[in-house]
Amino acid sequence: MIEEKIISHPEARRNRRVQRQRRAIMDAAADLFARSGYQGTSIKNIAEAVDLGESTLYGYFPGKQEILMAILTQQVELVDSSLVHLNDLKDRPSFVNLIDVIMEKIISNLVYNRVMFAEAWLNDEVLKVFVITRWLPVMDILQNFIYEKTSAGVFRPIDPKLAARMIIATFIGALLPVLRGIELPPSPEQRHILSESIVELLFEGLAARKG
Amino acid sequence: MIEEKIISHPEARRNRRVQRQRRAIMDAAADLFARSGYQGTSIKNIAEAVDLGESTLYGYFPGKQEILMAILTQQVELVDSSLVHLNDLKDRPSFVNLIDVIMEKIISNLVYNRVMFAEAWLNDEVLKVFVITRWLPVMDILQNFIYEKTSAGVFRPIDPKLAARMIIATFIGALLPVLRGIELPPSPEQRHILSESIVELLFEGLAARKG
Amino acid sequence: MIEEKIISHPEARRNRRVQRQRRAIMDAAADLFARSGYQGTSIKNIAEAVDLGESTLYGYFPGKQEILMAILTQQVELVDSSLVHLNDLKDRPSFVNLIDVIMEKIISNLVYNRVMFAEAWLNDEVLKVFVITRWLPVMDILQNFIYEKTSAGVFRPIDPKLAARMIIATFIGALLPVLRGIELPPSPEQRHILSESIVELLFEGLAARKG
Amino acid sequence: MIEEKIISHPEARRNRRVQRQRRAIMDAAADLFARSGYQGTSIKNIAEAVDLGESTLYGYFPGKQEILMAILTQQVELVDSSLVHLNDLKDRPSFVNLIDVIMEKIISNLVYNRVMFAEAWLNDEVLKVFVITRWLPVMDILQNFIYEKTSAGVFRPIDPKLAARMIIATFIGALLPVLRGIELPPSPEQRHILSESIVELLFEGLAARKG
DNA sequence: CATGAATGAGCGTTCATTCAT
DNA sequence: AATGAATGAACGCTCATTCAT
Repeated sequence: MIEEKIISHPEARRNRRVQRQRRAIMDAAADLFARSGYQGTSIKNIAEAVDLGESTLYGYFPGKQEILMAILTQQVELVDSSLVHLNDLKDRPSFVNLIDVIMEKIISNLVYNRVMFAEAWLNDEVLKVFVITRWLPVMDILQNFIYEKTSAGVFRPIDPKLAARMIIATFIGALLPVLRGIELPPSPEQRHILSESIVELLFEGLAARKG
Repeated sequence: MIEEKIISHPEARRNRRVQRQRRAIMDAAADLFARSGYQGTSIKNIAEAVDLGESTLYGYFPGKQEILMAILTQQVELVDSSLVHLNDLKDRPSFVNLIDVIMEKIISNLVYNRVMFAEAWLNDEVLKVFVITRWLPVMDILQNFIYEKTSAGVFRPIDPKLAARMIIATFIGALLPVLRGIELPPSPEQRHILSESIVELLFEGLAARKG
Repeated sequence: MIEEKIISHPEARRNRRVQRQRRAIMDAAADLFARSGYQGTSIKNIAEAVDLGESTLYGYFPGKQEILMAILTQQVELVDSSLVHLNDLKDRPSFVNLIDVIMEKIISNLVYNRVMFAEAWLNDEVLKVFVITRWLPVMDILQNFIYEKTSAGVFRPIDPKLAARMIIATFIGALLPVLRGIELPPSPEQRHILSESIVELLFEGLAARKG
Repeated sequence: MIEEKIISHPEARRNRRVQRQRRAIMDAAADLFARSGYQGTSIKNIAEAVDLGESTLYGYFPGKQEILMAILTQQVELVDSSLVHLNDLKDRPSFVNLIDVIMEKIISNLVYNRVMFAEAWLNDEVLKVFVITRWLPVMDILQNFIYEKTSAGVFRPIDPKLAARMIIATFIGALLPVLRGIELPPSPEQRHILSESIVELLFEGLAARKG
């Protein structure tokens, strides 16, 4: 009944249509930004991709810049929501799970993340707001985790900062080819195996255990 | 004799001056490309940076695109020359050394590599010619190295492809902040320590070895 | 009875509402035209000022141009109605009164007149229809008045055309700062004094009378 | 010899060509601004009028706004230079002469002044910088002149401020039709007669002197 | 009656490139 | 060899207007 109401209320209907259009524009723009970069994509390109007149876009976004910002913001919020799992980071299985969850979030918005990466590479503001501030807490939690494990004798004595950085490095490096589009995104099963492998390599290293 | 030739032969002198100018243009352009991207840099920007008229640039390069290509090519040749060390990859010290050498090459041409990264992120042709084809042999040699060590029981049984990929991932991930310019390039000493740490983590992992 | 008609007849009620809206639009538009010019004012600006949707305006006027024309026409009719006093122009007091009345008409529609002035400055058609044709009879009557006074020896021998022109010049010059908005419109008292002063200066001149 | 040098010096020659082009653009732009207003004139219009590509204009002016400013500034400087005569204002002949000189300056740059008038009508900044600040000293000198003559009994007792204002009003009113383009500019002879007439009317008034 | 959505035309401006000198 | 001048094409964006609802 409530649903019916929502569906029929004209204001709400209009709102949903606007949101749908905005989303269509963002998707088309993200795709083009990902392939040609922000600067290499014109409003005309985007308009053609969503099959609208150029000037129509301006009814949904105040300008090209804002389309980009909407794309970045939307994606950041998505990933943010998955970072609550961070606090569950207690042992190896939870570690695997964390990597798996974040990977899933990034992969399911591959294009948006490709755009963010490209933009953060050039634009300091984007780097700061959309990347650094988001990943700093992750770094902190990782460092704490490593510090505790090291103190407890579970991990070898190791510089927590360096180790945390290299964990993230491994993670990013593993995703890069997928983000770049030269490799197909892994299926959920492949992804889980990958997460396991990353953690195993990180924990155990390459070298065979003696004895 | 060689000197005389170089100094006196007018053709050679002219050639050297041209090369010097080309190089100056490439340096200025690379710096701008690194900060603002290829598309975000105009011929005018470059011309001002080298203190030449815009149209003068066209005496040295047929167009903007070719300046970029010259930058990428030049850098690739530099790194190529350091990949001959690859064949020395035999044991852990040589591994550390290899990483150190490649890092050094990349860091000493930070700007050029930042440009290459940005461009490869968008341009498939650049990715293929300047990145993939260059790193494929590295992958091969790494995989072989790991396969041999695994066979010899020095390394744990592990998928060589996955392991090779993660080694490179770690390497790239570690360099990314420096390339991006949010971290100062390490001094030679720091770089050596970093190389050691990477290798140690890769070989030994995080987990403490059981007594 | 009239009231009943007005109140009850639906067609009339509708008509009155339409007229009220048209007038509201014209007022808002005139204000904006006066401050930003016709070209510098957009339909969107006007719509916002009357708190209507842009497309709604087109229910009241066929286009932007017609809003301007309605503004000009309306104002001209107002001033026209005050020019009947012209025929009363007989002596100095009636002269003062005439100037006072016209001033009052213009000042009480300051904004509209500012628009007319701006538009007539650029648009020949507007100049002709809304300014010249309206002021030509005034010129005629003034010339006749001066001619008669000159013939009667009341005025010095003077070219009536030149004198008439300068009377109007004085008048316009005195109003200009008010129209432009850099001076507050005079109160009725101030206006009357100003009218007197203009006439006195015109009649008596600056120079002291001998003897 | 120096002249020859100046003529042949390539830098100077280039400079003169640039100035000539700038002037041609300003003239064409002023003409269009005068007829269609600043907002009603497009860069394309101006470019066509000087028979250049649109983008070529940007080699001479940073933008449309700057073309307008150059026009206004140039004209203001011209008139400024003639205001030095103000200090000679001592008696009636010098008064006539002053009006004649200023008129001449304005008429010889009719189009530029028409533009200034139109722009000052809408733009407060233009009004302030290019009109008010220029004419304030004139007002002062006029007021002083009138005050002195009044004190000396040469002029009737009269409010100097009001009188000064009306003198300028008469002056502006007389020029308006010429500026607007509905009247041909007077020949030097006509102009001189007009100046005389204005002054005579101002000094003597319309009314016949008794006795 | 009111309006949100849509758009073609046009705007001021930038830019990679050409060319005469 | 170097460059100022010139430009067509394209860009991001605004606007008056139309139309379906």
